[in-house]
Amino acid sequence: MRVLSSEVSKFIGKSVVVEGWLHKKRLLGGLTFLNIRDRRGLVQVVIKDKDEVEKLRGLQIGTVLRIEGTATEEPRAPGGAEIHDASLTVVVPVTDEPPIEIDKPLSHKSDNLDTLFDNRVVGLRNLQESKIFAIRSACLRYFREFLHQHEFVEINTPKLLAGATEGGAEVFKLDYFGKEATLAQSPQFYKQIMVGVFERVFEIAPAYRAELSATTRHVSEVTMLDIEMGFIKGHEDVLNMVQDMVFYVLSKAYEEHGADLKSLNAPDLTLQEKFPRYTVAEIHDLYTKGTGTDTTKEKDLTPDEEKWICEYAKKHDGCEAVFATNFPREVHKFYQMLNPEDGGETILAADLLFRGVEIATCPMREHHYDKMIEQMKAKGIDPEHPGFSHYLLAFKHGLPPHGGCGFGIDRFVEKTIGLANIKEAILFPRDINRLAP
RNA sequence: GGGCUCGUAGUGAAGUUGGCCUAUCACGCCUCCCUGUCACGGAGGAGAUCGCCGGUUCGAAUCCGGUCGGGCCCGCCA
Repeated sequence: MRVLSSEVSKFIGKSVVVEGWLHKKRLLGGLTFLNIRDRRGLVQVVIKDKDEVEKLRGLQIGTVLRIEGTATEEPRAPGGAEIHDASLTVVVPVTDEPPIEIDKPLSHKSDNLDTLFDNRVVGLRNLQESKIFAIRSACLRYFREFLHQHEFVEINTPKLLAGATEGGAEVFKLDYFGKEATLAQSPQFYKQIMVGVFERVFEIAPAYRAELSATTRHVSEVTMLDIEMGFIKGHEDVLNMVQDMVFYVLSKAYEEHGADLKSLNAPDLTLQEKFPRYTVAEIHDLYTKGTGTDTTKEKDLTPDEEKWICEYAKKHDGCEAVFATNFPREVHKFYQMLNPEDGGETILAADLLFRGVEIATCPMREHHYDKMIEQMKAKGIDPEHPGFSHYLLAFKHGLPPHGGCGFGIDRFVEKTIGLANIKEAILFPRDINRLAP
């Protein structure tokens, strides 16, 4: 029966079989050390028999092996145990040299990212690389845990759409049996519709953005966590839910993956249970006073302001996550609720910023049918357009006050680990220049 | 879409004010030596027409023009 690398120390003195990939070989003449990689990590195999070593002649890292030997306690071995008197079976021989090295950290310099992604298929076997995605997987699990604990229902909505009606980001167009279709830029309409069914829903799915952005924080296929919740008392409820979720996920990630995060040079976590909140106008003022660059005429936050306010909140509030609230009505979308307290000068929408970038937008929605029709018309949008009919039907048949967020998983993982580019947090990233692997 | 920047063995880098470059180093690869390695060590070896095209020059990895392919920032956005 197969024993996993991490379990070998539990079979001291017994014969064990391990299966995995040849990760490293060190030949010291009469003694050969092999590192075998399986899903749990590495185990060391010591071989003295020259005929056994000879089986590996001409075989490269990546060769799939089955090894039978004796589990032996050995303080000099990594993990305190190793396999002796091994006999090797080559399951899948590999004769091609790997295009990049997988037993040492890979270069993540921006100049070398192209090589990193060109060789992604093999490079992901690098243990530092796979750690990133183990942490990502764990975070996704924590998000789901939190949301299930709060009675959210996970949904799946279509990514092939008849047309772009939501507005905002550029959309991809494609041929759909002779008709034009688009790829979903977000599940916005569907998740709101589903509030009418389950009150609380979420989806983790790709969203497609055809923007010609070439920065360290943009990709054309992004994994979004979309949340929508009904029967909220106000915008506060949305912010609190997102805040509690992020606190839960980050705390747990640092608690359970601290060693991996440290080995990836992730920054220490500076977080409070209650995230500081600043209005966009306050941030403009603070930034202008703090840097001497006047941004008070800006409608949105500039990338540098996002960085700056995160630094400010870290120092001033002891928290690396911060909400920017009360966005001005210039960036209002028709389905968002205007702030009744200031006569609609600002929107009941906030951005969650974390370690310098926007991670999520968290608006309250306009749930009154008549009010929304009014807001559509005010923006020159035709409510009679067939693309809106199903969406509006849900409102006609009753949607409670609701709100939610669009949350960028890739950016979140990038910043949690302290990576420099969103693409490093994605297995096979898609951007304006890359469609493969 | 705008601005800036980069391109040298499989990988990462040095050289880039023209000649010392017949292009250097490290990792990886091949051969041999090595019984406790864990970035093993030692000896030797193969591997690059310096992204591509053209120009200037006695002479170009190096200067100029074009072209292709990257990267970073802004705008837009998650």
